[in-house]
Amino acid sequence: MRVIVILVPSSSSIVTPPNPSRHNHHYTHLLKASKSRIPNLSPSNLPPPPWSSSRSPPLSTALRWDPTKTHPRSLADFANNLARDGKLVDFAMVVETVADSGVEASQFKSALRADFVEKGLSEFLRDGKVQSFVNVLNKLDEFGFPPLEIFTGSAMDLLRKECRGILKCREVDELVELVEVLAGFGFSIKELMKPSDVIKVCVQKRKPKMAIRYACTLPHAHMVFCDTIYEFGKKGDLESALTAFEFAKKNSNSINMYLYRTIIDICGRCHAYQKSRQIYEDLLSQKVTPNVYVVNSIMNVNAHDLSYTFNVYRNLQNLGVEPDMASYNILLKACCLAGRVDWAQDIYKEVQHLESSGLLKLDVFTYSTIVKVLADAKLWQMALKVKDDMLSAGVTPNTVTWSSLISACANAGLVEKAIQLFEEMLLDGCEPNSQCCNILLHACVEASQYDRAFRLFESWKRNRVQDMPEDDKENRASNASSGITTARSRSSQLYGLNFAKELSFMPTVATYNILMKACGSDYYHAKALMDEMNTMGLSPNQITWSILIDICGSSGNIEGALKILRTMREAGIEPDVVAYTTVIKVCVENKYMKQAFSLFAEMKRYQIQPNLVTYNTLLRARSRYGSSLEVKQCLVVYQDMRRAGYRSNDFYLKQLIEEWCEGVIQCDNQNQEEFSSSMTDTERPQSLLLEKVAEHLQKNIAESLTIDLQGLTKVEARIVVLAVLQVVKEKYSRGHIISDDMLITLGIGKVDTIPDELELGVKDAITKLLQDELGLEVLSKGLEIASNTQMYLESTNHSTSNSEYLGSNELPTERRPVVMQRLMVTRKSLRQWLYKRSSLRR
DNA sequence: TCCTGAGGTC
Repeated sequence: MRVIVILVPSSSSIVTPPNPSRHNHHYTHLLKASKSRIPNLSPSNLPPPPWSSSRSPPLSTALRWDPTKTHPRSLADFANNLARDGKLVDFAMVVETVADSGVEASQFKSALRADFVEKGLSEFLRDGKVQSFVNVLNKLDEFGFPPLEIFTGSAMDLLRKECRGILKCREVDELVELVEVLAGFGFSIKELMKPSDVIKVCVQKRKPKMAIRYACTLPHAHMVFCDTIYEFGKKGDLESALTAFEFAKKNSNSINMYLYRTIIDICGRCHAYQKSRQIYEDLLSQKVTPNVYVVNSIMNVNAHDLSYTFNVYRNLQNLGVEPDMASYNILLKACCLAGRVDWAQDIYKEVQHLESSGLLKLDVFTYSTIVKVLADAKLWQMALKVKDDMLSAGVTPNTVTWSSLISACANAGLVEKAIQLFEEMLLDGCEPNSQCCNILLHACVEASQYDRAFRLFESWKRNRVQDMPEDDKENRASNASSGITTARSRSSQLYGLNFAKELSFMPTVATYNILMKACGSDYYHAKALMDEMNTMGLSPNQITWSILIDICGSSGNIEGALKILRTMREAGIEPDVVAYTTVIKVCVENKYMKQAFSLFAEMKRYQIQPNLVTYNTLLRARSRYGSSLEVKQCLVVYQDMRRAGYRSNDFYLKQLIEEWCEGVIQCDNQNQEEFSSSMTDTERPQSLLLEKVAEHLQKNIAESLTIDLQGLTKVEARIVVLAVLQVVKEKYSRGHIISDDMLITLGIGKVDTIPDELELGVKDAITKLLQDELGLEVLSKGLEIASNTQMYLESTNHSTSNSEYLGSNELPTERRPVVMQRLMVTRKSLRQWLYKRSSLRR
């Protein structure tokens, strides 16, 4: 079949439309250029053959010819000339025409000049016509002329430059699309660009999908998937890391364990523990058996949760996964974090047993971790015993092991022993790192041996090898070998070191922080150290500033402490919860409660979450409160604390409220011994009492005088009643009038059952308090209510248990009336009491 | 993996 084609560049499908923005185009849709858009022409309009000229003819006018009547070599010459002259669009059209004509193309193909085509393609790249470049590649590829055969060194260089240019402009989408096209032609993407550079830009621009698409073009895509997820995670961008993970999962045809390991590790890095568990459980629900690395990762990420970690471990058998040494080391780490010495010791014994059976080989991690567990538990002797174990097992302690051994002694307050171990480490040829030196310094500071800490620090600074001139170093070495060490030994003795080796000691921020702690209350010394830090090129961190605040505040300088907090923020270090807590502590210690509460409000404004220490610091401010306002303020903090999910420490607050409430009867009665002795009632949730007090302080008591004492002990009930009376008293002194009787609910019981002992105790104690101690008129009132009402009341609290209950056969027998036990204090006697109290005061 | 800062009735 004859095909006659009109070649009109301006209407062709492969012509690049002008575009002002170079890097703003999509190429992929051009991979399959439509041929149907090239119109056929009737044979009567055949043009003269255009290849008679040595120069390529202009194509501005329509050219028409019948390729079947032309020699393939002549066609090739024509095409070659077009390519050589940079008319590559036209060249491509000739190629396309030949392809479409049905003529024998092999001769034409063999006569094409790859060097000319390459030249033309290079020009496209030089001019930034990337889309045209891609279009031509498409055409050549369709024709069976793979672009890879055309490209030689120089064109590849240009292509590389072009890719780098796009990358430099951060046009990741465009680059990835081009790369995908090139990959389709078989180009080696790794040779065009450094994959890590592309991934970096994807991470910067938060384009996880582009990163994965790029990774798909590389031969080791799976590895690059993981690198990508890791890079996102390192930047703290968990969302993108997860997107990349999901996308990578879809683009993998098999389950890639390394991918799961990576995302689980990244979840750990980003503190998304629940997410890591979800991913792991998803894997299990697909009936996939994870490998030991995935299992170790999930355990490691969740090592702070001992029970979860152990559950995963216990499940290993069901899964048929064999734990390795790392699995056991992670279990030890979990015990270490949870402070479970007993469990750690059991595991240690078990792995030792496994080792003796030849199933495992304990490594330096195992020993270091168990040493740390023992060190934290102040079991220094056992820690030293582990050192012997490891030496006899032929495992050499590393810096971390030595550090843990030293901190074992340091934690037990044994500075001498710690220093002795430090020397032993040097003799053993183990180079201490900064952290290790810091542990030793910290040991001195903890034992209040401040001078010793400073002397050690100075000696290490002097011994720094890299600070010495070369010949000085040589002198030292030759002195050491010839035994001329007198001067040095003397100075070493002075610093408590019998062996002073040149240390590659480099102080860190932590070093200076420890030394600042050693300044006690000497603010100027601490400040000088902070300045020295700066000259050493170290930046003070949040800890540094907090220490400075503490030192300044310790001399009662509240203004100074507050000022440092501001300076800290100005210096670009955002104060954290500890910095705020430190300033709050300073205020509380100096009884500046208003300032303390104001700082508390300020930190909340900055969205810094107070923690248990902050709350306890504030609530510890149990100075005598004169009014319900201050107690209220305290209770607000208390309730805030409970809302934040902290188990409240009610001791101080309970005492505070007690003192405040007892103020009601202070002048009337001194007989309170019985109550204070029974205060330590830890059986019941103490918070209930405080909730009741808070509730009564916060609602408008003048409206309805009702007190609910259900579930409280008699001491707690006493406090609640007194708290309400205290509020009533304060309101009365401000002019409020009592218009109602006071109703006190004691409990709900069935009509013909005897109230329990506790309830009777409360009733007696409260009646005694109101009648005998305060002289109020008290009436006992039983209010009968239907049993289904009681069930309704119960169901509001225990919906699930109630439904179970409803389903049982016992239901009909329970339909008995119940009684609400109440006490009533008459309005008249309350008024008399208030009047008597106020006249007493006058 | 190891170091440094704030709180403390039992």
